[in-house]
Amino acid sequence: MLQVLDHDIPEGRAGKPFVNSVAKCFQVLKAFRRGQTELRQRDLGLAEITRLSGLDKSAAQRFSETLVTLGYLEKDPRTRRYRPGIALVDLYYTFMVSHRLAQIAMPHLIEASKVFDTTVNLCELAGTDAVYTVRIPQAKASYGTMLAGRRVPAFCTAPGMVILAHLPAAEAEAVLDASDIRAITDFTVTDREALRRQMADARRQGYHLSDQQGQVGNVSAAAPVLAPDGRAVAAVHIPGYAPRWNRKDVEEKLLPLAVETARRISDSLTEAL
Amino acid sequence: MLQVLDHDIPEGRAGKPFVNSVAKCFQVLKAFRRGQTELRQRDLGLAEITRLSGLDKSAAQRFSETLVTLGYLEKDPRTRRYRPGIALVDLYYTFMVSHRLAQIAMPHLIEASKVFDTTVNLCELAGTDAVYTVRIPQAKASYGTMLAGRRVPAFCTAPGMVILAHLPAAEAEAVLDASDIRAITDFTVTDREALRRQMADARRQGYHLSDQQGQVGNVSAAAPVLAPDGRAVAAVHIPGYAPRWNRKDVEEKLLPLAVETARRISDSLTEAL
DNA sequence: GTTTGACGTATCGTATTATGATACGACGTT
DNA sequence: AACGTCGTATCATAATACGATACGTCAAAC
Repeated sequence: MLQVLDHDIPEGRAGKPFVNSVAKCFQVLKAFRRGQTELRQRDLGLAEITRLSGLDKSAAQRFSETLVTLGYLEKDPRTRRYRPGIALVDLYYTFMVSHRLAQIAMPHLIEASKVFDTTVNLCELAGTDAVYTVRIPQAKASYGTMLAGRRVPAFCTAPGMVILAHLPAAEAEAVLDASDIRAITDFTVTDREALRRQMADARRQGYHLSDQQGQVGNVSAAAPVLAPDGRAVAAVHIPGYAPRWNRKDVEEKLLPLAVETARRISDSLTEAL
Repeated sequence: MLQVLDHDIPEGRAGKPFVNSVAKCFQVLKAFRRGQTELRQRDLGLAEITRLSGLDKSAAQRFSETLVTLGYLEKDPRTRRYRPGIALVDLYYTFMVSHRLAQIAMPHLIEASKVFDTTVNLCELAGTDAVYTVRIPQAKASYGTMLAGRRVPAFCTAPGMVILAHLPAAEAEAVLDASDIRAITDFTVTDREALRRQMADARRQGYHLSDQQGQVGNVSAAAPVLAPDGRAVAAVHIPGYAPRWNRKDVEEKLLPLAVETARRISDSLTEAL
């Protein structure tokens, strides 16, 4: 029987050597991410892994046990349930330690976070999502929103929108094409033409402000980090949460801070080349 | 031919189902971590991956391309070299978002970092290493030392030592047995009996102070986060770097802060059960 | 200018290895 | 007591990963 895996084949990778077992092991790891949002569970039993990963029971067992042996999953011997293993953190380090952009951005982000005692984030585009790679946490935020690795849709968030705006139009359109554009809040902009106008505005102004388009009670400022060729490589994102922050205060305080921080990072980036 | 892989078989896992391809793909990812420390390179060519991973050329190619397709590696089409992919950050999120301890600890760590404007870390034991899972960064520190996922040997660092001290003696001894005990600095304690005394002291006092045993110019304070049964599940670690911090100041200021923060986290942890 | 070597890429016959249907035992519920 | 669910173990089969090999490219060495 043919096992169909939905690893969204990035265009043009057909014909490349591919080992299915590798894809399947990551299906298992991804199952935990789904489990966290769908079931709100920290650990999963084998049956749940089977369901969430799309593998059959034998495969789920085989890959789960393999990942336990390697340390990427842990297994509670009492409950016989699995949970993400601490070795996963190594992989984050592997990515970040060689990440020049993050290295350059870090001190600027830390400095910015102290101005108003707020969270400050560095965001990068991955597919149709904006991924937080560096986050300077602040005690007020909720735990899930202050972790690196969080993904939010690009089209309806300040950092995503500002990156798209500073990309070649064709690329930005391609991202929107691939996006699942639907209203998240009452303020989400879903009309394609309106999104284009947003991008044009953001490009002209050099920043974007999201007023509850991705989350109610969240007004976010974002500015692009630009390579020397003008292409956005990331975004500085500073969120303001109600009731402490309203739109006016975000515009007057957080927005200039985001723009200035992004500009400094862009400058440092250019110097480093 | 039999391909020998050195995945350190965690005791008692013999006979468990095991998929070699999975181990090999992680060998490739680990190659990048080695490459970063040994070659100081951010990206690796196929030949380098082959060397560092211990796989043959064909396997290295197959797994590297697979990981590119899945997003865990990226490939520069010009140089044809590979580098860690942003999807790796997802896995960190997967681990952290379900990590109750980190969730509980986070606000306490943030608060502590503001007292003296210092880095504050949460550290957990993984094998013979202490792994930083949460780090509240400070602009002064060097980039590599402020990333989550960093590993340091347990036996010669403050957080490692204080965790070992608050573990059942047999477990601590087992970790030391498995450790590669050798002097890192002129101050590193390598004598087994001396290490035992250190652990006894740390257990009695409820904290440990490392005076340049793991790094010259670094005096670190650490205190254990304890489960209700008295077993250490993590450590709060506050490093002091010369010239800003000397031993006396660390003892008088950072040490009490680490102890107090760890106690608060332990309390919150107990309440949460 | 030619040769050489290192590297990345592609091919393909082979047998190793993953596969997944099935059965079993343990546990909890009805 | 019967049933359903779950985790674990088994094993014949064929699918799949394997890796030796060859090719194309490039840069350095001669």
